[in-house]
Amino acid sequence: MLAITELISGGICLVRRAVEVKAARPLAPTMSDVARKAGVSAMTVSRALRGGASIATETREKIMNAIEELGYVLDQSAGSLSSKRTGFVAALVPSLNNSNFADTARGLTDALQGSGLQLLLGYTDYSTEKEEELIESMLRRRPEAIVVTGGKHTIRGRKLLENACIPVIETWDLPPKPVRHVVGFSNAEAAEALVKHLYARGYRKIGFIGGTSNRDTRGADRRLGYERAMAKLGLKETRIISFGTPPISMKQGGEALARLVEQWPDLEAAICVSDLSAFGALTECQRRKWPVPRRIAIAGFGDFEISSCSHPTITTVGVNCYDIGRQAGELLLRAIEGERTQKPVAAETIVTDYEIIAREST
Amino acid sequence: MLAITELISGGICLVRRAVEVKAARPLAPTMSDVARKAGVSAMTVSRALRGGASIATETREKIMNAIEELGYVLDQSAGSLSSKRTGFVAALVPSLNNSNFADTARGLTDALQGSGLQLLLGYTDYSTEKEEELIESMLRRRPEAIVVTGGKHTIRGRKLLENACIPVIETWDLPPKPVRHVVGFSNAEAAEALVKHLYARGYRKIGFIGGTSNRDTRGADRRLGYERAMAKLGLKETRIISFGTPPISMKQGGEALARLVEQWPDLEAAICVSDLSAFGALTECQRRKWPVPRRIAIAGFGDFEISSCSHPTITTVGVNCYDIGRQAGELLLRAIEGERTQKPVAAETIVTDYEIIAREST
DNA sequence: TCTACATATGTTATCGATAACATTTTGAGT
DNA sequence: ACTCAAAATGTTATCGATAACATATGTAGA
Repeated sequence: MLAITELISGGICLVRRAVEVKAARPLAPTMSDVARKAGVSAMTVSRALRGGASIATETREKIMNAIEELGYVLDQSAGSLSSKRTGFVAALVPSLNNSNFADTARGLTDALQGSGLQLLLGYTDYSTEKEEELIESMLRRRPEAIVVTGGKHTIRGRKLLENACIPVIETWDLPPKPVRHVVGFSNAEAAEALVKHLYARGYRKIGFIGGTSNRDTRGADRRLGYERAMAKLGLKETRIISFGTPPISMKQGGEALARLVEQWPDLEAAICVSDLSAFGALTECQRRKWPVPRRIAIAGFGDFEISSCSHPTITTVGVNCYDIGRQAGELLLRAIEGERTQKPVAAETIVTDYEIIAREST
Repeated sequence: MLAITELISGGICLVRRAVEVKAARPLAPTMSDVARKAGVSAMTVSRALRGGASIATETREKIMNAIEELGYVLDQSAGSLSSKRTGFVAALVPSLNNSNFADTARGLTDALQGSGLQLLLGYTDYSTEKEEELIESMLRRRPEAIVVTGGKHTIRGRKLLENACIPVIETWDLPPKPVRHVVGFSNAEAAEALVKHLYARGYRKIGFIGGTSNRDTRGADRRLGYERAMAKLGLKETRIISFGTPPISMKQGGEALARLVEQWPDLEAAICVSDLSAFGALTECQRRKWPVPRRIAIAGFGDFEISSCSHPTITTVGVNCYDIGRQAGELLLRAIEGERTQKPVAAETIVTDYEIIAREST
């Protein structure tokens, strides 16, 4: 039967039907199937599905019914091949399970609302090697723009970003030599501000708790800011404990505090690379029955919910995470529009706000 | 120049080059460009890139050099159109910023390692409507399998899942009427076990804190389990506070506790729908200088890091989040293989473990 | 030396949609 | 009734890769 059908008609559609009978599961219906059922051409179906073209109400209804009956779902990869619009942008963040980056992702998603663009998230696990892999596999799917976190990439990763003929936005940092667009702030400067805050409150013997490597570039920048501020304020002795692979956890924050006070028993205040480790440090104090901030003051970074909810509440640096995403999203839309109209927008750097949020722990 | 080129050769490639000169940015190179540069056919390039075929070492090198020089990146959407393998699976979770689901995503990613499949994450924000949208936009990109959280979907969402000719896995729950495969556990049963634990420790006046709606089905199941256990234990009076849109935050947990003790001042223990709200409840007690568990015992759900780090530590239900993802991933690989070999695997339900983790707060 | 089979490569058709262009129908204005 | 633009639909070529088949070369065994 199959062979005969092929010989007589040579028709693709008939062969398709014949195969369908044999297959264990039916093949997913295509646009032509819908078109045939509705008695129109495939092009009309395409137009009906995407809107923007004029279609007779009656025709549209026939098409929608056919789609409903067949359970048809558009195949976008086929569509984007011919239209050269994949309808998505890629965003790489270090970790999903981090409310800061989750907020940035939310900002991005919101900015993309209604633009017909979807967000495709990848997480790099704070590794530039993994980032490189992700950049490549994202580019293979031809995103219309790509957002990355930070300005540190592998050499090949950077080259891939530069060669990709799409807008590139680096976020959460102010890279000295950005690939193109930037939406971020200086983590070092923010950490400096935090040190100054502690100084203003009278603390002098200030320590810093962070991870062991520079994998988390923002964490490394914050330490740098701490060191710079200490030097500027004439506080010669820095007290730094590096412990755990970034991003360090609550528990590691506690352990790090233990080491910090062991090494420098005169410690008056501890700045932690993030609120999570700050909370760990706080509970370590509580276990020792050390009053915070009377015995030791503690500050974090990122304004996670825990810092405003813990007892005592924790002083921290509030970052406009959502806004970083939002602004990146809006910039990206402008840039994509620029590409499409052959009028590329100039490289832009948007600096976002941060603020010291003084709470009970200092 | 452009016109002449077109007239003389009619060659697509030459025209392409001509366009390239005019365009503001060069078009991304294609496989044919690579092939031409390497002096081979496009098919050979394709084979060299995917491995598995025999290619002369010399040829492969020429090709790799050409790729390097042109900065070529494979266009997967074109490839998957002809190969009918998109190389990704979709996973929908309620929220990314939740270590439980992040762990599940990690388990999935790990299981997919080396299979050539990528994970595409979407978050539904605990809304079945948003889930429906996501299911559709995922299916448009033709994933090879889809993993969803929970067994509650919109009618259309469910239909989309059923019609999609790909393996479907529901996780984190044991739906009474699953679409197909399931990897999860009974949230109600786990909550029951937690009530029994409190009962065994002598608590009788036990309350429950959760969100106001059933959006978070797992949260609703937990409340159900609480009610069932109370009834089974002969504890007539249930004490339930519903507050805030799920998932409820730390702060809302604190507020809910305040309401709970206001309404039932004799309260002895509070079970919270998640560890985050449990922590909020704990700090509310601390603000009131109520000793936990002496004045009130507190228990959570999910074994988030905060519960083992807070002071006191919080009793909770440990869920094998990572394992849910891992098992779902492995099941999904088997199922995909089954589809490909025309031997569909039978619908499977894998029940994962949970355990009561008794800590200082009870 | 010749067959037979593996290795290495090329050719053509195709995946499922959309762009670009062509055609037909409709309807308003004169 | 007639013109002309807008509305509605169809036709064909194409996007960039890969499957399937075809072909050429090399090489081991009879």
